[in-house]
Amino acid sequence: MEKQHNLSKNQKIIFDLIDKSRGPMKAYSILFNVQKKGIKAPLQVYRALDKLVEIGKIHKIESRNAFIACQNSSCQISKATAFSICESCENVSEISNSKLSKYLSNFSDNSGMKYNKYNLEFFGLCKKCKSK
Amino acid sequence: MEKQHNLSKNQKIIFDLIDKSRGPMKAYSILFNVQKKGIKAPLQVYRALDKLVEIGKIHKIESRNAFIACQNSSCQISKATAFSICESCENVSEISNSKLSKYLSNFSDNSGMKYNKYNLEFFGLCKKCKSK
DNA sequence: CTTGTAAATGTTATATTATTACATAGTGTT
DNA sequence: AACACTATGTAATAATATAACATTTACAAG
Repeated sequence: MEKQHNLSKNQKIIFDLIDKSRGPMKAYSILFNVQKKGIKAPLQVYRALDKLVEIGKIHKIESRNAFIACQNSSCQISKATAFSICESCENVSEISNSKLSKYLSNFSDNSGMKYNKYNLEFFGLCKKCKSK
Repeated sequence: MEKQHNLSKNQKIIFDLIDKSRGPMKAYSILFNVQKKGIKAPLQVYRALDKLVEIGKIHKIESRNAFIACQNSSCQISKATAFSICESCENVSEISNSKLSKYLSNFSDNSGMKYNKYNLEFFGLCKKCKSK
């Protein structure tokens, strides 16, 4: 059911790698892993990452400079993202909570600014790390 | 009324610079600006930045790799931060909205994770840039 | 089918952001 | 004075990201 027929060769290679990974991947770790597939330069990786972020197939975890596959099938474009990050084991998951996203998408203050995008990162200890 | 008596020499130099700046500052721009004051190496800047972030005098804008002085006098520790970022002029302001911060500080989902910190970045066009 | 154009690729070099490692100096106790 | 803790100084390097330029591919319009 997964669509990815519009992805180019490099984009597909890189998306598949990130998608299979258990956690967020860093650009140069991706580079290392795809060198056997002929992708040799950082720029090739960054270009694919940029495109994949743009179309919402992956998200960037800004506080970690790392990239994770979108875990929310309905997410076509990365304009409303929320993540939980364990500060001990660095596990990251995408939060999909409709109340939260509704609240944030509708948020406005008295600044006169119209918000069309947000990114939220929660930090804490995951279940496993808490009990250690 | 501003307290900063605990800051060391380098911390004070760097905080004063960021505090006077109109917007977020990047580490190497800070470095360039404080070289006349005897701070010569990146590490001296990063150490001061780390400390200032830790004690809540400044915040890091993760999506921009830049640092801004805390605009919220009650903010002692950076554990609940929200910013609005104009994608055109790159103006950044700290959002202090008690409903928002209450909502996010109390947020929990079914992951079993206890969140003790969050960072939220809103993106859009500011008033000025909208009307252009 | 060929021409135009946008997207993607390949390659080298370089810019930007951040940390490691090690030595020294100041600050505030007890 | 001895101790612990924080901060500083310095050099080297690691990690993250982009600029510039040449070429190729995909695919729609004529």
